[in-house]
Amino acid sequence: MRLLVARCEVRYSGRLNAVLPEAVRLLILKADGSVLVHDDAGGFKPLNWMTAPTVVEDEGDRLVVRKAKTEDVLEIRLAEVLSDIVHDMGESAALQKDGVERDLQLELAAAPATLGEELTLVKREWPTEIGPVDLMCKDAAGEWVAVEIKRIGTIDAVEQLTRYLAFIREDPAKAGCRGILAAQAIKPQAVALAESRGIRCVEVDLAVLRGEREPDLTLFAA
Amino acid sequence: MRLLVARCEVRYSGRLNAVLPEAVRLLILKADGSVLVHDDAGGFKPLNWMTAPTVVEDEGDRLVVRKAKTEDVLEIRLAEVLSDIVHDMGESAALQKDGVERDLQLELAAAPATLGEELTLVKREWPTEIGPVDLMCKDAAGEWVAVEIKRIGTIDAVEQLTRYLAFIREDPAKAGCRGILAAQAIKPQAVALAESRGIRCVEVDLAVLRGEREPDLTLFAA
DNA sequence: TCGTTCATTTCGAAG
DNA sequence: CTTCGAAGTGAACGA
Repeated sequence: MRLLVARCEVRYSGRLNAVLPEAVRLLILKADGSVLVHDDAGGFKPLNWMTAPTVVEDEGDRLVVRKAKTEDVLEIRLAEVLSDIVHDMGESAALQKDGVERDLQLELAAAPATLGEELTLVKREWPTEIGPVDLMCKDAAGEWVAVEIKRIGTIDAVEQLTRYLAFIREDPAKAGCRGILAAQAIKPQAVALAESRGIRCVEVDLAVLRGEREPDLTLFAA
Repeated sequence: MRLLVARCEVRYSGRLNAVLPEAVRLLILKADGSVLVHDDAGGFKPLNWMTAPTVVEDEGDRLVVRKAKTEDVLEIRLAEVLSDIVHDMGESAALQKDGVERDLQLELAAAPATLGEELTLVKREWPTEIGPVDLMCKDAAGEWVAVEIKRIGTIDAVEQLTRYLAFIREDPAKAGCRGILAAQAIKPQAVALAESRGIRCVEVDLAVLRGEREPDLTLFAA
């Protein structure tokens, strides 16, 4: 990894055109070819960048980064180099995450009754022609229930579940299939749209699901 | 800006929990409080990060970054520091972009006939109950035409325009309103869905719109 | 390779 | 302040 701190001007041309006026920036050239231009503020996102795979031409006072197979070009004109260091960082190790949509799906699959009614899991990732439904269940009356799980429930999630339901209900045996949208948080507009289509919304809490924390209702039980 | 290259372990707790095993990483501590943990590969996205505003505790062999008003915590345990430099980067300057959706919208608003038929602009950002339509026009016959503009035309764009049309057509005076999807590129699946719903698709080129380049058909005129 | 979906999405603008 | 939609979204996964 090469770290450059330099006064420079950067031009990007490709999916759009962008110009970054001359100022002091941090340039990161990674071992895999990716190049990032960072400012001293505005975290996370580089001002300009190019993801691997790339071809980097180093002309000393000018760096030209080209993306393979496209016309994307990042041109860095170096006016003054304040620092230029290289580090060999050796082997890496992947990030381990917990709490993403898949974890929520696993917990709900293990205890579908958490969704507020007596449900029995039939299958996780139930296939339809347009993609898999997260959970397919049956309720106490033996009716089918399709569950879509998201970390954040948006209007798009409602649209997605609606499309699934349309396909599922084409089978006469599942014509009465209901839909449930389950998420850690659901946007008010998504709730409105869902209920207008007869889709029930349930907010679930991963910590509660795992029994690590009591449901909120204990707050009112004292 | 402080740049640390160090063998370290990072733990994040907040919207999810994540552990980054000990290895050599680049740590960026920006002036505005944002903290990024980058690897020597896998460009663009930091392995871990915290965006401003934050509170950083520096205990020498341990950095604890807390996000204001939330419970998000980033904990960095430093095992070995290979490099630790600080740069004052002074004033910055913003990135100037050209070619995003807004630019396309402005050009099309100025010359709606570019969409391939005689159209007159009535209003840009025409409001509906569920959001603004990019362009509202009338055709030669005096019929209403709603135009949705995207950089890339996807199936989602068709769904969005369909929702707009449903609301617009509730007004009897606009019951015959047509829809046009305009984009620099449109996915084949989006075209298929659009045409099945009577929505016309038009691919537009920003350079041609601006008269900077001739339309492609000149390629065949020689 | 392409298409689809998720993301600690981030980011910005508008109400 | 929330809410919404765009992004050079990026990145992972499956067909």
